[in-house]
Amino acid sequence: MTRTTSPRTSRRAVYETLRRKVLTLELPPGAALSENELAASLGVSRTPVRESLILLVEEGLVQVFPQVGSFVSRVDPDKVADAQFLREAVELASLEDLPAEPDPEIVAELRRNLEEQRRPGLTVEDFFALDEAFHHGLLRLAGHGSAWATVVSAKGHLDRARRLGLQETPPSGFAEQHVDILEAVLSGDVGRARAAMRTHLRAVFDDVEAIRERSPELFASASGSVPVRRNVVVWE
Amino acid sequence: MTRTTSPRTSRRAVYETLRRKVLTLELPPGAALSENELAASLGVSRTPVRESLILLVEEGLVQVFPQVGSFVSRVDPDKVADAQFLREAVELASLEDLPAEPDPEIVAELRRNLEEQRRPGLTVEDFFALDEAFHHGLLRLAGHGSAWATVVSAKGHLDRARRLGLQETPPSGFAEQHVDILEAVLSGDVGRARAAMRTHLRAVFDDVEAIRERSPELFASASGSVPVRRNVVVWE
DNA sequence: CGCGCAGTACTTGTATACAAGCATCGGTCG
DNA sequence: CGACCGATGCTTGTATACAAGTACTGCGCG
Repeated sequence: MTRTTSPRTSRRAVYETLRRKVLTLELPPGAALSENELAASLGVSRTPVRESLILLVEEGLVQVFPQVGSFVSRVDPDKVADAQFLREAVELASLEDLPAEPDPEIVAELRRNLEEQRRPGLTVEDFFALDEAFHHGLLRLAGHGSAWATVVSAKGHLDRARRLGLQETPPSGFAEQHVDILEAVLSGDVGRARAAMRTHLRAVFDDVEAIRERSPELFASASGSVPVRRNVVVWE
Repeated sequence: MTRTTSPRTSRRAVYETLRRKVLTLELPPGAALSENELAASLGVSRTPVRESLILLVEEGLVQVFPQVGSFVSRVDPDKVADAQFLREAVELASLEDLPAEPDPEIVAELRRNLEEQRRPGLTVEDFFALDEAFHHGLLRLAGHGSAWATVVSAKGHLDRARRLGLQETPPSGFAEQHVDILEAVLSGDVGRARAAMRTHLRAVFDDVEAIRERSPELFASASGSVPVRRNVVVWE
């Protein structure tokens, strides 16, 4: 028997840490990353840090300018729109493949999820985790759960923008929209489910547009954003 | 002015070479890859080879078993189905966003593309390049050209399966289906375009299923495929 | 005071060295 | 003859050293 899963490698830990920090805006868009600094701060060598950065570049969350520096990428409105389009396409298409008899286990899980979404005192991070699980669950209901991974890796920009928006907007409306979607799905009315899902996803997108007007500095400017080298501070 | 594009790094060259060899089946599914061997054969050190392999793992084209070996991943039917679903969702959704007045430049390009597809003596690689360009062009026509990148990185498994199929099946039928799609698109009949596109993509998928029955050894078995370590050959 | 230019400290890219682990081969013992 | 068991070669993971290049700093000069 060979181990095919999770050899608990150091790179994976670094990658997950960095990705979380970028997505939660703990590392804000535009922040300068130094392979050496990250390595020292995480207690590893440059190698796993560097390899993690390569993966984050692949996801579009980090930009690397050779011989200049690495930076958390600014939220690119074009990429946000791409992610939105891709997500909407996948989630709407999955509704077409819903079985007549939905898996009761997943349905129960979705109901519990919706209850938790209405629980008071929910943090932004909690809500995001529940939101992720809800949409992933809907895809699993249609037999396309594994396609969620691709959506996840593509919607990094969208997620950061949403997080910016959720810091000021309570998620009350979204939770109700989730209820609408699930009810439509369980009633077997694909048309209504599509409409509810589209309304929901578009609301999310509009929210992003609103936050963009208020905090344009976190978004990529149209002209090629030139990275600013950190001032060199010598301590002695 | 800072360079934001293609610093002609060694890793990129290695990555593109390896990816091409995997997709063209020059490195067939199941083939054992050795970082040291690849480095020596490509005239670089392990570092860029290793970093390229990490990217290929991310795309699902390569599997790495720590302390055991790296292998070209077998074609996973589940991942093929995922890619098919994702692709169909994206391409069908893009049809909804077609503008009333399609960009004449892209249209001309698509027409030229279709003409070339009918040219006799087309190699499999030529047809694949044209097929890629055609579908990408349709997305660009709808203003979602950049979403193609995500589809590309997700459909590696699908592409390899298709290539297996195309080695025996002439692409005549596909070219005609392409014509049908473009005509429907240009006529503005979204419903007919959707039907033509769906027919086409499903035909591709059925082709994959057919080849799977003939060459099951290239596909991943249901039970966890155990990699076979190369025999150690000592020369002296 | 302003401009130019060299020095310097930092960046990422690449190469190499070391560490840990698995699988096979070959010898040994029952 | 068969089974166990250690040596050995490979594998990938990590750490470190070197190379090439960029941008800032600060001194010198006009």
